[in-house]
Amino acid sequence: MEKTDAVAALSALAQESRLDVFRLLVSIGREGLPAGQIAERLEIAAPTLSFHLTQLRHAGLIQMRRDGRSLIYAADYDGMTGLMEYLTENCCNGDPAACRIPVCEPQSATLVRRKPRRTIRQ
Amino acid sequence: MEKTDAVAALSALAQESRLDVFRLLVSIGREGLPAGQIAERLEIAAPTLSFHLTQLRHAGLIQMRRDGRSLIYAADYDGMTGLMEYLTENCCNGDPAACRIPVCEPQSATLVRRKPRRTIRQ
DNA sequence: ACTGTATTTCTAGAAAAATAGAAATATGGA
DNA sequence: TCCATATTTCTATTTTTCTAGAAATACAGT
Repeated sequence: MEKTDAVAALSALAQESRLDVFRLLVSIGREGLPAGQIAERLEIAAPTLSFHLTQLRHAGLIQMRRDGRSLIYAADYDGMTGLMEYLTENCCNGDPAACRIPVCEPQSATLVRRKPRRTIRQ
Repeated sequence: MEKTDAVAALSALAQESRLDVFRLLVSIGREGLPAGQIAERLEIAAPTLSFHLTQLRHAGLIQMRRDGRSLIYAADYDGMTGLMEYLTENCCNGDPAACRIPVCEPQSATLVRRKPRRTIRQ
């Protein structure tokens, strides 16, 4: 991930309505929700929501697909992951134990070390 | 973490200079760096850097301590973790396998499920 | 083709944030 | 105490972002 992409993603999330939208979609999963339902649930005016959805989409944090008259929005988990990785890159000079960051653990996921795989580096 | 705290943290990171500062400090580790060295390395005017450091500090992403005439800044890994957790809360209706997010992998750390003997499929 | 619904784009005014110069504050050393 | 260094606070200007009304577009059903 490039720096400008990370700034775009963070800017997109750094706004109350958009953070609400993103977290709603993250919790919903890949099936997503039509714009109208998002607007209704979060009580955001349609043009305002559309503006925010565009920001999130351009930032690579949500995806859009059409279903009839509705546009369905869903979280982009890959984009989310890319952002997390960018923020924690070279964490503690490469010692993950020093800054262990557990994420996405509703029950039992945890950050652990795995056998090093060969990385293409330059 | 409250929503306003998350927005504050994301706003703090959603700016090129501050993102540079934060990632520099994340890579440096807990010993941190004096403001002057950060300014020098990233080529940011002192008042501007001071403004940005204050933002990051109020957002709970970095910590400050004094050492003689210098003010030393270091990443706040707990604050960082809190933000990650907030963003991934209730991820995919509690199914981490659906949105596995690897973080903090300078070489080889990855997010995995700890006891995946019983996989909850749906 | 016409109608209604879903959503976006256009627009402009209001609010918030970034920048850097000048001045102020805090510390350590002579 | 006086000076130099490190950093911050004050200030004003410029730039960016948020918001929602009005108009436009896309689609499905009749």
